[in-house]
Amino acid sequence: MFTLKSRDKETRARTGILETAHGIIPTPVFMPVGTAGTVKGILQRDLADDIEAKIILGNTYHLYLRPGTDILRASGGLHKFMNWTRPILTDSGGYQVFSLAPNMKLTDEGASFKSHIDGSKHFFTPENTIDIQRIIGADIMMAFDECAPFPCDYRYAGKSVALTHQWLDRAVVRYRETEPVWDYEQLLFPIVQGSTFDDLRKMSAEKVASAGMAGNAIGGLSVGEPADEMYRIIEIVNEILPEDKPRYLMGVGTPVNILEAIERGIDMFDCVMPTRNGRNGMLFTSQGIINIRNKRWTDDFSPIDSLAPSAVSLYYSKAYLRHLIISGEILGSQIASIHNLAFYIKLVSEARKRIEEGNFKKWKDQMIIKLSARL
RNA sequence: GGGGAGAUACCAAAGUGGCCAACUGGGGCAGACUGUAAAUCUGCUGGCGAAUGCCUUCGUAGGUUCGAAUCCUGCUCUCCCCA
Repeated sequence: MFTLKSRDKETRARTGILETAHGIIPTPVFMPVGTAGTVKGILQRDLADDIEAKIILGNTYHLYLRPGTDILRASGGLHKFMNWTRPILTDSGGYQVFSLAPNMKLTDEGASFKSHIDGSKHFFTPENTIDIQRIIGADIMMAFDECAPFPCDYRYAGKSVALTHQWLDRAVVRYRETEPVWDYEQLLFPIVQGSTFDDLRKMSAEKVASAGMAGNAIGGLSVGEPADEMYRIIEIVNEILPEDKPRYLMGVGTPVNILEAIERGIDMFDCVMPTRNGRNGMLFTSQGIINIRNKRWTDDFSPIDSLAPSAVSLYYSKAYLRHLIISGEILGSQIASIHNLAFYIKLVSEARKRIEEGNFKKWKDQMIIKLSARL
């Protein structure tokens, strides 16, 4: 259930409330990625209390391979297994069709693949990825799709989007004919594909909209195409996706990408960037982007970010964090991840506030400049 | 006192007549990362130059050779074993 709360007058930005079985999510929202049942390096307690994440992601492919559905079922579902009481969204494994392409073989029926862990053979279909996500107990499940690579010729993109649509029909059937494994409602989001081709994207958006699900997603972006292409596609697709349902832009992105997408009417985001890049020494701060490994921070004892998106941003100095990251200390990864996630979530929450106050556009234009700065 | 081994770039360590400004690690300096096979990956790391290149390097002083980090001689230093 999604309720639009306010709309920006100058742009297509909006705020809303998405209700799920495990809680209410104010949108726009940023969802930390917790692929294998953990947001890497971060305690659930910190995720909830310090970072203030409202919802996190899990991944069907990874969780299916390990720990496997038997353990997920026996544990009472992913929420209980990992002790996370807020909402969870699971990706269907569609992105792995893209990122693990060498191990995948696509047919109309589904995708056969070899486990990257032990080489064992498996087969994903629109149906069994719903079944697995039922066992996981995700509040929001994603339809199994093919995330086409970029660049990708028109012929391939056309075939790919057709396959994704076929799979969508089958996923919806399976969704409707099955009951949740656990005692709460699960939503299913279909995914728009079509690479960077306007007509394919329009057709896909219409298909997805017609499925009548509680929310819709845009996939196949931020896979290497120029940012302007991505923004153009978002505009085309959001013209068609229903206003009264949340729009989820999968896998995006940089803080700038996110603000640009909010301006174009996107409500939900996820990205590995704050955690992965954080572990690799890249920090997003209110002053701009910093590579904490750079020599210049060696004796800078000022806080990581004086505007303190999280408690750790103020407790620890740049020099200390640099020391930890350079030394390969685990605490460095943890602090950087916590800070970055908190930064992302505060940024999106600030956007929400600005939209409601009616001064989003001006604020956003100023933020773009700050966020792009490299310190 | 006797016997043996060795000295190579910031460190460790290959190389033992030309393909060597010198393998490879580490360290250092940068860069990449967008629904996570990533606490990962890439580049540079003697000097000058955009570059073909030029100049100075393999403990030190000489020598042999068309050519030496590599062969010979002296010297200096280090380590190991025996007494």
